[in-house]
Amino acid sequence: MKKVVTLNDIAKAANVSMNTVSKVLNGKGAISESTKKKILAIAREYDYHPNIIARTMRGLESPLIGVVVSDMEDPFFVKVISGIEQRAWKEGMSIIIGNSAEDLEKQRLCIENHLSYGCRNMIVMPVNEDPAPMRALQEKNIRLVLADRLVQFEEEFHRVTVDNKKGAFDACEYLIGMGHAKVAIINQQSIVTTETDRTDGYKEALKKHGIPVRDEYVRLAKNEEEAAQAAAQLMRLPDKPTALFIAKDRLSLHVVRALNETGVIMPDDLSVMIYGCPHWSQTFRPFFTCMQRPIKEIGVTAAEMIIDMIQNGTDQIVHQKYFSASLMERDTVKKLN
Amino acid sequence: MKKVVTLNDIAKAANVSMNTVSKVLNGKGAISESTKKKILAIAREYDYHPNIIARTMRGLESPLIGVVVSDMEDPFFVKVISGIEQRAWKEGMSIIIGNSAEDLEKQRLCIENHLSYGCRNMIVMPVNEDPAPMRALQEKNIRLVLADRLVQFEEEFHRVTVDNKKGAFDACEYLIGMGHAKVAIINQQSIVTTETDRTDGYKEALKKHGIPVRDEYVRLAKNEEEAAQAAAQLMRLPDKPTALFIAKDRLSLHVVRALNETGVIMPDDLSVMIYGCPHWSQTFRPFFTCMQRPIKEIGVTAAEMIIDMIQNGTDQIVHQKYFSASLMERDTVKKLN
DNA sequence: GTGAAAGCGCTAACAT
DNA sequence: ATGTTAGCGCTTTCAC
Repeated sequence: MKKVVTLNDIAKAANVSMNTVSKVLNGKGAISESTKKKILAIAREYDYHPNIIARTMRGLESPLIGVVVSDMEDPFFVKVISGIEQRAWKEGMSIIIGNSAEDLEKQRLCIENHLSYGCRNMIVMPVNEDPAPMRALQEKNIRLVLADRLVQFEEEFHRVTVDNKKGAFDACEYLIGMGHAKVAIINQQSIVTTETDRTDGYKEALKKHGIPVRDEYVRLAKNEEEAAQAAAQLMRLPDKPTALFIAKDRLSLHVVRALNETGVIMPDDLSVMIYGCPHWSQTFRPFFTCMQRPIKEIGVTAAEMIIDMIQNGTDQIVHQKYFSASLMERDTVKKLN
Repeated sequence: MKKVVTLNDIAKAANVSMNTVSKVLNGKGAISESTKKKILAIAREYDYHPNIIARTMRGLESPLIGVVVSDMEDPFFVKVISGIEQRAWKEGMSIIIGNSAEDLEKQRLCIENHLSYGCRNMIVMPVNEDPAPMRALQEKNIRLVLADRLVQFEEEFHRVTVDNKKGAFDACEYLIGMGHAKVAIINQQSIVTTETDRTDGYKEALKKHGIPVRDEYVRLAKNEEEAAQAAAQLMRLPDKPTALFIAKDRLSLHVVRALNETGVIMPDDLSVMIYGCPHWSQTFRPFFTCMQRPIKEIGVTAAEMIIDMIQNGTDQIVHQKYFSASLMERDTVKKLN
């Protein structure tokens, strides 16, 4: 077993002090060309790599971003992480990941864990809207960015997300503009505003155009199966909707399956708009009309906020970014009349 | 800004030595009930959390699993990671993730990075088959598990993967058993055996049943677009195949799109078998016949191997697990004659 | 230009 | 049953 090489090993080999080696390797202080060259050569020969842990212990900041993701099984969040990783990597930073799995207690443990690794930067997709755990982080002077999901008093926090209410509003207004007055929505039953905002946006769009919101058209599903059932029920209504807004990406596959099974022809029997852009939405005819969100950019931007704070000390000014969802007009929305 | 609480803080508050506090908090050594109680109370009150970094520096093993994933954009690998995280978490271990993005140099950097965090456990999905970087890890006495992808001299390494050759063989033998002699394959052009094995399995199945392998039926695509083109070309052949084996999950969506665009009716014009089980495969009619792999289990098992080595010191005996892919008979394979 | 020494938070010998 | 001390690998201050 090869022992791992330390500064001390190199110092001995080069017949200098650890201090000198440290300076050379970090490019600090004044060192003669000759010793510099000698040390560099030895370091390479020995395949030296600095021990980040020791550095961190010494008081230097750990180049680590702690990510707390609310659900690692959801491709959406994973794509956010991928964006974080990509941007962090360019800055020589690593990411440590905790999966809160929508569980508050686990979220607490994830945060603690990251903290115990000396992590001073965190990107969190919180499990609920309670600001307390996030404030606790700020009090510890952790650089915290909320990604995708926000908490109450959002203006207190660095954050990057999508304007979901507007996205949903735009989506529904588009449906209305295409002549649909009977617009239904299937959304995830939720406690986070990133999701409930979409129902709000839906209602606002209707309201703006003088269309009353009908309870039987608003379906909040606990899971994929319920969403599928809701779709089938919607189509059995005496006064069926002519358009459906599927407000959650993840439910859409099951809703569409249910629609297919019920024999619904899109868009003739029903116009369909999906919030999000599943990759199968352009494979099977008809192609689905969607509101697309810049997912990876959420991650990239979150990482960039952290980086900006580190490099420019801009912790005090609140970083915020609200992306817009953009309409992808495809085949599943039919113009009425 | 709240200072983070250390052992020393607690020691002072309790009027004992750091050592005593350490012992209490780790449940070691003999401590009187009274001091134990006092210290525990203070620790809770102060919200003390151990500094893992300091522990690791002290020589204790870091409860960290370093993951090096070959492509974070691929849902397959992400699901593997999710399995790792899930299992590791139960053991109180965290994961640190590096994305090699199919780049050898980046893989090297990821590994180095994990090492510099004092990580002694790694799960790697290697970018190529060169055993050298993996052997280097073993020489450092790192617990290394290869996940999904292997390297040359695989028997030297702890590993968990899917028997892809057999999976592909079974898939093709099933097609042949359904009366298909003209079986084409679209696979990813690749250097890793997890992928090339599938082409081998395809060829072996044909050979076993006395069917010659035709070059024009074997299409290796660099990316999704090429795969789609290959599908279209296949259907323009004077002597068209009656069955198609899509050997890579990730290409399947695009191949199916191309097939749809060409107006191919499945399974009447062409029987289709997908290696992998995309979640859309059961949404649109016809449902796709697939060879399903236990993806998350790969991650869980890899983590379990690490845990077993840590807990039972079984580093010396090589851990190995080859999962089988299982046939999901659905609607896209038609019985001929 | 270079070296010596202190100390980050913790644990394990070794006292007492 | 409890305390003292050393030291993990590194950086920083302060000498020389």
